[in-house]
Amino acid sequence: MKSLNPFDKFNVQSIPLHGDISILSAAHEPEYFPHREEQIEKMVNSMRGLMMGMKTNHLLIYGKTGTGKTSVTKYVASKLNEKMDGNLVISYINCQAYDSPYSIMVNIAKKIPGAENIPVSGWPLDRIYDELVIAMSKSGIPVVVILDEIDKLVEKNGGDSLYMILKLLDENAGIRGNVVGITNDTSFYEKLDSRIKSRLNRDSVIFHPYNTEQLKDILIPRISSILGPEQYEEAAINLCAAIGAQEHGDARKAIDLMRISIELAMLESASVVEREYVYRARDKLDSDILRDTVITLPTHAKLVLFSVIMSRQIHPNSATTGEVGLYYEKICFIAGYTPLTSRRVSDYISDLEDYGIISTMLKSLGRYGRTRLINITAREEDIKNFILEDLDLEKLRSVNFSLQQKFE
DNA sequence: ACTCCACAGGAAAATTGGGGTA
DNA sequence: TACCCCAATTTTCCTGTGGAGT
Repeated sequence: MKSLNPFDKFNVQSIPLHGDISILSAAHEPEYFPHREEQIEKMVNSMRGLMMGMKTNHLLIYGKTGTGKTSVTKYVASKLNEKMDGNLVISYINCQAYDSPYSIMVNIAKKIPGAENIPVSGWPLDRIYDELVIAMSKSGIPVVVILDEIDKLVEKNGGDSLYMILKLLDENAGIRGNVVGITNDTSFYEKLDSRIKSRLNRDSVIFHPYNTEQLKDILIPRISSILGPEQYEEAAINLCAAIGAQEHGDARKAIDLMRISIELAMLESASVVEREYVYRARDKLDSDILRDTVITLPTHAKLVLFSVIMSRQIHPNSATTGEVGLYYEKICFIAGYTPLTSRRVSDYISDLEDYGIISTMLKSLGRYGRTRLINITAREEDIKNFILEDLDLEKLRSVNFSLQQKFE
């Protein structure tokens, strides 16, 4: 067999795109939002008072992931800014990343003229608060504070962060601003305590999940801006839309699937994006998401996860918190870490469940106590390999899962 | 009907660490 | 330098509980 020049691989006859595929990337900020007219109108009505120098109601946005909450909110805010000739400060804060009163105020301060130099830590809270009040009053520019995943603020320090920010915007005469809170937790409002509730109950907008037809309306304009009709199967788009609709009407998922399908087709020099690529894109996407989740886990979360896998492989039916804890201590010893307390391990198990890597069921074993039965929802081999990518956990490679006696 | 296991999970204290001021 | 403020993480201490065994 004649040897191939490896660089031939660079000469792929890929599908000729007549547009930029980044229109299907997560970073793309669209200008058109099919089936979101109603929501946009409500938001505009709620916020336009800012243009007329009024204080406006705070706004709560509800909707599952991939229903367009964040994109639409940013879009509406930027449109408003345009109308006001740039005389609006838009502070977008992801509360998953910034959830303390301090970090949120620093984030707002970064955008306020005269307050940019507040240090990221060190100052007493009331000092940064006061400086912020002074700078905001002096500049007089209205502020829109977008709090994405606002529910994280309440879970955390009992709503102190949220209360502080509402106080900042509401109780200072010289300051005009409103909060746009985004959440996928429909019971969010119920969890608030009354001092916050009374300020937040004015306006809310709900983003319903997209159905298959609506997802197609989102996908088709984007696809046709980069591919000709002969370059993709309609069935492929339908499939992306259908999968997205299954996943709580998730447009992001549908779009990701489409992008990956096209990329896979290009890599194989296919001339048409067929359904088959969508199926493969789904597998790749699931695996990528899992990998992303696992490799960014804190070290001890990885150790706990590793112990769960271990426990399930040795005693498939009895992975309980206590059992996992036992293996965890041994795993820590092997990896050269001091184990954390069982209370902490228990929390990590809950975290892993939140991430969807494992599932648990609280069950009472009568005389034998009450504990959680733990299951793994993703492929164990994959998880294991992703954990072992961590160079600090090199030593776990030597763990032999079949040799139970080693741990007795 | 009563016990008591093996935890769940809340509250608060303690520790660690990054950054400030004087 | 000593000392203060705050955030994040972990430990300590704790109360609560479904149901098998008795």
